[in-house]
Order: sequence, then structure tokens, then C-alpha cells
Amino acid sequence: MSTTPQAALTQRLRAALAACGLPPERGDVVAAADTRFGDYQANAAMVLAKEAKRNPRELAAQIAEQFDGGDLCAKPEIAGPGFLNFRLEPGWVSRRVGILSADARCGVPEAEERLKIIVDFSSPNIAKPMHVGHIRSTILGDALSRIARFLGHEVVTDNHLGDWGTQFGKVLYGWKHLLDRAALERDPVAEMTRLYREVNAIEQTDPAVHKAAREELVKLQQGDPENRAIWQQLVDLSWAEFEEIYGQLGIRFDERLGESFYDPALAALVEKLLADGVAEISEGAVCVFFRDVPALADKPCLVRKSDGGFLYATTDLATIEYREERWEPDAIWYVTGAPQQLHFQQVFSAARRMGYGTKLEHIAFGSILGEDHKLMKTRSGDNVPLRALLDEAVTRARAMIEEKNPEMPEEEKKHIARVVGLGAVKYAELSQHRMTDYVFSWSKMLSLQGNTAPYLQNAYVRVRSIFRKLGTELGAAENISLTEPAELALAKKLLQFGEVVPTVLHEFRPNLLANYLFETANAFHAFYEACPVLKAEGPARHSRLVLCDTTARVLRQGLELLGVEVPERM
RNA sequence: GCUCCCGUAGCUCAGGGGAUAGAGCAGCGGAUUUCUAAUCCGUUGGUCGGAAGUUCGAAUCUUCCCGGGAGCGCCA
Repeated sequence: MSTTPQAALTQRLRAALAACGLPPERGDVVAAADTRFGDYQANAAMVLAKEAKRNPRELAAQIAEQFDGGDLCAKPEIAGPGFLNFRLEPGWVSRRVGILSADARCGVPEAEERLKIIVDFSSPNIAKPMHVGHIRSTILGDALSRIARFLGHEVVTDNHLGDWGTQFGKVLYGWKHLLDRAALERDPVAEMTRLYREVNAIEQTDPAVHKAAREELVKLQQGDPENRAIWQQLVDLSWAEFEEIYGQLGIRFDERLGESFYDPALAALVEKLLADGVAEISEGAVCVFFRDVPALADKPCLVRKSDGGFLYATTDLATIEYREERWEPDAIWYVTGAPQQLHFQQVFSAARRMGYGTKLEHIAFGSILGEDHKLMKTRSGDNVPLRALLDEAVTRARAMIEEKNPEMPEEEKKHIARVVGLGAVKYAELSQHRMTDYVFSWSKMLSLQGNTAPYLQNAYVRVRSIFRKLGTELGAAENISLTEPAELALAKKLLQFGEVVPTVLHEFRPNLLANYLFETANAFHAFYEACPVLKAEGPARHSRLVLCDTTARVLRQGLELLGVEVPERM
């Protein structure tokens, strides 16, 4: 089971084109823009007619004449300037739903070429709380990784922690002079943040402290055992908190090679860049110039400061070097915000200059805005801590359940609140085009109406409710017969799952999958209103049960690819 | 100054060469002895920021302009 309607139609259209003496590879078929015209459409006649200087409608007629739809569809209709419109046969759709219902992959074909992909995402900073700024990277990166894996690619997820850098001088100084042990035990990351801020404030007025903090940093970098041990504690305590959040979100990483991991390689890397003529010394710093790239002509990439220190770009290049040696990947995906576009342009250009041909992708995304349309912040102007945000999501979902189903057992309420609340936050991210700055709204993401996680989860729950009432699970899915418009509309949607999932990776767009799932849930709800299932009899009842079960499986699989769980009841 | 991203219904957003531009919310009008109405059906609402261009065809591609956001050698 890997043939989608689109693939089947494309194959047949190509045969028709070949029979007309036209280039078969031009026979692309796409889902119809408007279902009034049919289920699928081909624009090939218009394109080819222009090239051949022929009348498009005549050419369309000729193609239609040669088109053999078999039991898949009848002769295509010709409309407008030369559209070919295809309508799937209900019998064929019914049979395909039967096959789909037994397919573990829900009709999603595996990628033709199995790629090795490293996905670099989340990357929070040690000694600082994770905040909303990390949420998009984390959720997007996880969803893209899941989808790539499902399509058969070999994926390595790597959390490139911010565990090295100038901030540690301040934290180390604070740790030694201002540490509140009790506070550290209560909330380690909060205490680290306090230390950083406090030292940062004192530094402004006390040059001696500024100097001392710098010295702590230098000692750390030189491998001083005491500072190294404190640093390790900072990392461990921070990671423990991050892991709690990742656990809650159901996200795991194959690797967590932070910036510190690459530090030992930086000096040699810069020397190599100089020796190879990739970089040059300018104003005391080591830079890579891109004089041949107009957009970067006046924007060199610094890899070593005039004081000998290394930079963000240096670490990123060392990271590429390491990943190349260890994994020889086909692609590396960086899921980080749009403001870093210039940085990645530079790093990618430098990597090519170093001779690496790996496909490097910066998967950029926009910002999250508050209700005031400005960058989302707390009232005091700080970043919103991620943990508090996730807790609130669960609390709000809990309140909804409490209102709707107060009699539900405590254990189940808790579970559902988590699944619905966290699902809502994730889905709100993923249903949005990644480049848009979007406005964070609790009421919208938790609404049962519209393109939201609860709406989709509810569709799943409705199906499960039917099977609970039925008392048994489904037997063999044979002799499916779908005739009602609402049945067929839903069935055709389900068959498109295998068409949609692969497109997500073309431009890294999980929102395409989200849109599809929303349309599917919508089609299901409409079917649910129009077609009784348990009250139906004979073949209709059986067919509808299969349709329901397949809907549930597609919704569950689709949401799982987005990292969203489904409850059995809500 | 240079570069990148965004501008679509009152609001939040889809659609990124194809037909009469869609959805949710809000508004208006309906459907409930329920397989969970936590839903569904109907309806009002748009010079797709503006102007040129490419094309049989442009919200979509190109250029310029306007408006908003961001980034641009020694932070990450």
C-alpha cells in the first residue's frame, strides 16, 4: 500500500501523454483546487499546448481520449482554458479505504532515497531557564525529525547546548561569592540566573569584580579543576531541568554535544582555515571573506577575535567538521530563528569553502508575540519561562475538562489535561507557517473550534467512543462500499494522507500536515453528523466502521508526527 | 547605508504560477429524545499594502515604492 490517488492518476496520465507523443514527465496531477471541479486536476494540456503552439482545449481532448482510467476514474472532463479534471470512482475509493485500513503506514510511502540527516534544534543555554524563545525550535525540530524518520530517513537529533561562553565567568564568580545553597536546592536554574544577574549588576560599578569574573572565565577555559567542577555542576543541574521539560513534551535527543565539546578543536580549525587560505587576518582578527558573493561582500565572517578568542561561527564550523567526520551526513538542518539568517549564510558559505558539499539548511522561523503584538514577555519584561507556560497550558485544559466532565476519575483528568494542554501549545506552533510571527493566544489554541489540537483530538475521541459502544474492535476490512457524499469526501481525504506527509519536508512545513489533519477532522465531523454508524445496518454499518477506524488511525498517526498525543476520552 | 522576513475579510491565519481567493473567531440565521452539540449546516464580509513588468493565466514570479519587524567584523 503505497499508491496514493495522485500517484495512480499521474501514472495513467503519463501513459496518455506518451500515447499522444507528448513528454510523459509533464503529466503532473494535483489535488483539485476546488472539489466542484473534481478530485484531481492536471494542467499539462495548457502548458504543453503553449510549447507546441496548439490549441489547449483540443490538446486536452486528445489527451483525455487516450486516457485510460481503468476502475480508478472515468474519462477526465475538460474545463476552462484546458484543465483536465478527474473524479475518482466510488468503488475504487472504497476498495482503497479497505486497503488503507490495514496499512501500518497509513498509506505514506517511504522516501525513495534514504538520507542521513542531522537535526540541530532546541539548544538552550546552560544556567538560564528555557523560555518561549526556545519553544519553536524545540517543537518544530522535533516534528521535522519525527516526519523524516517516518519517511525512512536516518535521523540524528542533536541538542547543541549553549554550555560555553563568557556568561560563565560571571556565574562562576557569583557561585564562589554569592551562592545561596538553599535556593540552589529549591530551584537550581533560578539561582544560577540570579547569580548571573547580580554579578552583571555589580560589575557595572565595580571594575574589580568585572576583572575577577573575567579571570574566572579564563581559568575555566584553561582547565582549572575547581572551575571545571563547578561548571560541570551548572551543566548537570541545568540539564536535569531541561530533561524534565523534554520529558513532559515527549522529546528526546540522540546527542547533546554542546558548544564546550568543540572548544578543544577551535584553535586548530582556525589555523587550518588560515593555512588553506580560506581565512585571512584582518585588523588583528581572523576572517573569512566572501568577495565573490554580492550579498556577503561587505560581511565577513569572524572566526577569531583580535584577542585570540573564538566566536559563534568558529564553533559552528568546528561542529560541521565533527559531524562530517563522524556521520558523513547527507544534510544538516538547523532549526533556529530568522534573525540568524546572515550568520548561517556566512557559516554555510565558509563550510563550502572548506570543501564540504553536505546540504546545509537553515530552517528559520518567526517570533512569538504577546497579545500586544510585541515580543512575548512577562509583565516585568523578562522572557516567559517555558515551564510556567506549559504548566499553564495543562491547568487551563484541566479547567475545561472539569467543566465538561466533572465525574471523570482523577487519574484520567490529569492525563487528558496534559495531552490536551501540551498538544494545544505544540499544535498552535505547528499549524502556523513557520515564518510568520504569530500571536500567542490561550483561548484560540485551546478552542474546540477551528484549526486546533483539541478539535482534532475530539474527532479522534468521537471515533473511539463509537468503538467503546460497539464493544469490539474491527474485523477484516472487506467489501467496503461508500456511497454517501460525506462518506466519500472523508474517504478521499484519508487517501491523501500519503500525499501530504512527504510534502512537509520539501520546505520544512509541518503546517501543511496540520492543515490536512484539520480538513480531515472537519470531513469526519461532517460525516458523523450526516451518517449514523452504529444505527446503520449491514454493509453500510460495516463500511462506516472501517471509515471511522481509518480516520482515527490517520489522525493519531498524523498528530504523532507532530508530536501531539490523542486521548481516548476528553 | 546594505541585507533578510512579513503585509490577504473587523480579528487570528491558510493558500506561494491555474478556474468564482479560503478557514476559524466575531456577526446573523438554523439543527440537539446524541454514536460526546466539546459538533454540524447556512449566511454577511476582501481594489490579496501600492505601481509597473513577465505570462494564455499573478495573491503567488521580477523590479521599484510604502508600511512593520529583524540582522549587519571582534556576543551567542
